[in-house]
Amino acid sequence: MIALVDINSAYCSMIKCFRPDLEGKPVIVLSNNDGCVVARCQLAKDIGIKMGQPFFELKELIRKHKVEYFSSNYTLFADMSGRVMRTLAKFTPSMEIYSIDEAFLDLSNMPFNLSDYAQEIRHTLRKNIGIPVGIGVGQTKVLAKVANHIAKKYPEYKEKGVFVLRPDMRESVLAEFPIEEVWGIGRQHTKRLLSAGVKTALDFTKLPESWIKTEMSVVETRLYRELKGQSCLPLEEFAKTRKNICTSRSFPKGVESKSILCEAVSNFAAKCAFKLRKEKTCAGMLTVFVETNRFHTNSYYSNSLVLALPVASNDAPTLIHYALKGLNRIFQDGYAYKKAGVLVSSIVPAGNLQGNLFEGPSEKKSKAMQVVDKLNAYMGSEKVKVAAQGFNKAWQLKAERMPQCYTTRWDQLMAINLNK
DNA sequence: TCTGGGGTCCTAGGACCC
DNA sequence: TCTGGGGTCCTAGGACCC
Repeated sequence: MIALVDINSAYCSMIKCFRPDLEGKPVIVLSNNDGCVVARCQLAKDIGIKMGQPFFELKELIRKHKVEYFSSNYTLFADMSGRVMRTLAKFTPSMEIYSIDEAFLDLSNMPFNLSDYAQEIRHTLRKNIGIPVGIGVGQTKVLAKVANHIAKKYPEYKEKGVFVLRPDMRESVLAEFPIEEVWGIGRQHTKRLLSAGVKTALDFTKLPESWIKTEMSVVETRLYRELKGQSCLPLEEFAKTRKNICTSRSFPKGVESKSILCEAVSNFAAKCAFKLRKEKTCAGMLTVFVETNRFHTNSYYSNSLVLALPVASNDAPTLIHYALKGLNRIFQDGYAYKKAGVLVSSIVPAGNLQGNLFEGPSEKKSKAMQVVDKLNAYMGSEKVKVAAQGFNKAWQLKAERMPQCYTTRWDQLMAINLNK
């Protein structure tokens, strides 16, 4: 059996740990630029705030219900996630960290009652970290997802926060489970399946496999088998090296100046280089892209360019050089750019780089970056950077209500006022 | 006025190879 | 009239996930 543990309203809960005064109030967390809603606590869901809803549409609702809203502090979120994952690791011989707020735990051959064991996991996380989770247990990952959904949504299990989907219950549970709630069935598939008369997860499992194979793809075929209790998605204990790394941002206001856009793109390329070094990999290709406001369809411009590097690299100056070269070719005067980004791909281990006839990997460059990383680790990130990255950051993100770094900075610890 | 930022995998079609 | 049978690699677009 496999458990799926996931944090309730993750980003909201992570902030609430350090803000007990928020108890009983609707809380939401916003995306970069305070653009739209990415997390809602239960009270916020109850008053009708939707996932992904633009913030500006909510101003009235926020005033009316005194909704507390926050910008995203990824330093805090990553640290809190780490605490949860390290605690979970103590409960299982092997687990897969699926996302910042979810993990699959292998609970096969556990000598305990699984429901009690899941409760123990829940209580430990609540007590030691202050984080609430829901836990679903099933024979496969997809069934664990189904169980988790039930544990969080259905009132009779919500109190417990745990649902164990035993094999003998599978058909009766799936008969009540709407097809659109199944993990891997999105909007488009839902449309197709509904028109084929498939309303529940059980209906789906009753289709002939050949239909799924020809009408859909192997992805949905795996899903189909998983729902029937046949495991097709193995637990991926070790993170694979990523195939793409992307750094992109929307700008709070359109950027018309080429020099500012160059600074922004240089920063994105430097960030990609940093991420590559952190994973001990190099990229052989680089894509740079820009676009104007997608919601202004009358004068929309978007373009991208892919460049092949002569030798794969994770060196900031090198990636910046190619990113700017690309930007030069796609930049057009007279537009207000709303978003830009750099994506690196063809990722290979940094250890054994393939040179070409004229050029090998540069040891000099990689040593220089090692020194830069060391200095920045000690002095604070970006103390040493490439001049092209600039200083004025006219493109910087909007973040009006940033939660403190409660767990990673001495000067931002939680303060308790004893005089009250 | 205002609308995020990452990822994955699959398929189809074109260009090319022998 | 008839016109082989394999492959690979790349790209764009679509679907999905958090």
